[in-house]
Amino acid sequence: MSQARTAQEERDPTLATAVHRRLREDILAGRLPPGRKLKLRDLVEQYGAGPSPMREALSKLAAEGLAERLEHRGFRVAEAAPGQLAGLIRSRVLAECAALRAAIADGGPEWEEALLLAAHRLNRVARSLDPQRFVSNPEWEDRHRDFHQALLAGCGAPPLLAFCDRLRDEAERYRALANAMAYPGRDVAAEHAAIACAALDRDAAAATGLLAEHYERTGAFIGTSLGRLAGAVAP
Amino acid sequence: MSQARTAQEERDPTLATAVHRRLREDILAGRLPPGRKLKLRDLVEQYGAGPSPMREALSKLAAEGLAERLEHRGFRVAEAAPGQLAGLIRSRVLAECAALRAAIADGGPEWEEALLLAAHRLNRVARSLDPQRFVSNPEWEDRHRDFHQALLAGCGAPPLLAFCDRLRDEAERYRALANAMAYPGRDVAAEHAAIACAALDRDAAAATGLLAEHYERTGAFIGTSLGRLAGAVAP
DNA sequence: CGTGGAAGGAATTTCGACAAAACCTCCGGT
DNA sequence: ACCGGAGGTTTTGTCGAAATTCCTTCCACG
Repeated sequence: MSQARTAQEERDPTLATAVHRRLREDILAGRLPPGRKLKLRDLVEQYGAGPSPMREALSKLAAEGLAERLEHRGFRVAEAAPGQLAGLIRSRVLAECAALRAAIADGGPEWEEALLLAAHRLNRVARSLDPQRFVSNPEWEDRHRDFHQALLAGCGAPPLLAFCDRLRDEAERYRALANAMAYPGRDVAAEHAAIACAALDRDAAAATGLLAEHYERTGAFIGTSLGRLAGAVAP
Repeated sequence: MSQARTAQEERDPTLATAVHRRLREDILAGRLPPGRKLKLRDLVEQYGAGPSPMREALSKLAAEGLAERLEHRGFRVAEAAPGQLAGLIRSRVLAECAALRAAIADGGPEWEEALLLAAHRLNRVARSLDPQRFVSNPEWEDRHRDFHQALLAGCGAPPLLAFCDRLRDEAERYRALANAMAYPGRDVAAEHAAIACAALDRDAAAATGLLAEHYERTGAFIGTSLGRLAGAVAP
């Protein structure tokens, strides 16, 4: 038993990173509702780590925008108002469309091939684990993320890509909060195929237009769901 | 003397934020060269704060991209290679042009008026404190920052604006590292006026084109300066 | 009856010491 | 001479308690 470490522990070299990951997942999944006070004492008890790693994890989350710090008043989970969602979606559309346009203009053959591959892999995986009702398929989520990353990867602007990832995480949180995973009346697969097709055709106008629609449609849907739920998740 | 706090201390409610600000300024000004090891013991001694606030400041800097953390190996100042500068400039051009385009399309009268005002105020301040040789004028720097912020403020995407601010800070660091503040053979004031004019004319193509040139020219200049200095700032 | 202020309680922030990990050096073996 | 490993040193990461700050409540006063 010389290697008693699990794979999870192997990826989290320090307690602070481990607790950061767990907190992050809990916020992204909506288990910690927006605005919830994050009391250090309770967290220490619940996550089984000292105040130092916990504080560091919270600080990191605050920098990522998933939590907010109130000086001398501790931390709380970031708010999730419909108005903020609008700004988020708008930022996402603007940033990703800019990156996509750049990728279309300057992306090399390796970008093309990676995108083709990612689109193919996404198509090979079922969206839902259950054909009858919607059950989130982790592998589809991964392929979906990979597809959108591959779409922008050719833009040659790593900081912008990192920013897009962060926005994706935040959008993910809203999606979980609205916990309405089954987008009604949409053929998501067809939308992805159309985006990839336009990008590979080097049609920037069409590609960015489709991408913007892709996000705005989801955003509008989540926004209304969230509006109905507003206040229902109070602590 | 019931209010013994200075204005500086008033804005830094906790030791961690104060130390964060100081470290940030030292990195941005280039006083801490890229790649420099940030040993906790030394920092505690130099900045006069305990390990906890210092660690928290470093964690925040790492999240901002100004420092990088090596698990179990502490922190170091973020690297500054010419290749990374290229990605940074590219990200900046893409993000700001997207925001500018959105502001031009949707910016209301408040945006127009604020931009007009910012452009005017920038013109009223001298670029250099000394007419003969270049001496950085703090007020011009402030007005310059305000101008660029006002330019994008109408885009309605707060996260994108925050991202642009972060990129500006990083670019500032490169500028300080190349410590070549006097851009030779350029009429910066005219460039700003042209950008503002195009934006107010709602000419998105012209405005974004000018903005991109504005940054790329500076970036290219700093890149060559940095290339010459590469390795000269080793610890 | 409403308002201002002070004391009490709770939470955050900070400190200093402990434990664990990584780096460097040195030694022995091949 | 070179590679591999063990020991010591430095540095990081973690813990629990003390100090400071903020919020709440209660009482006195206008």
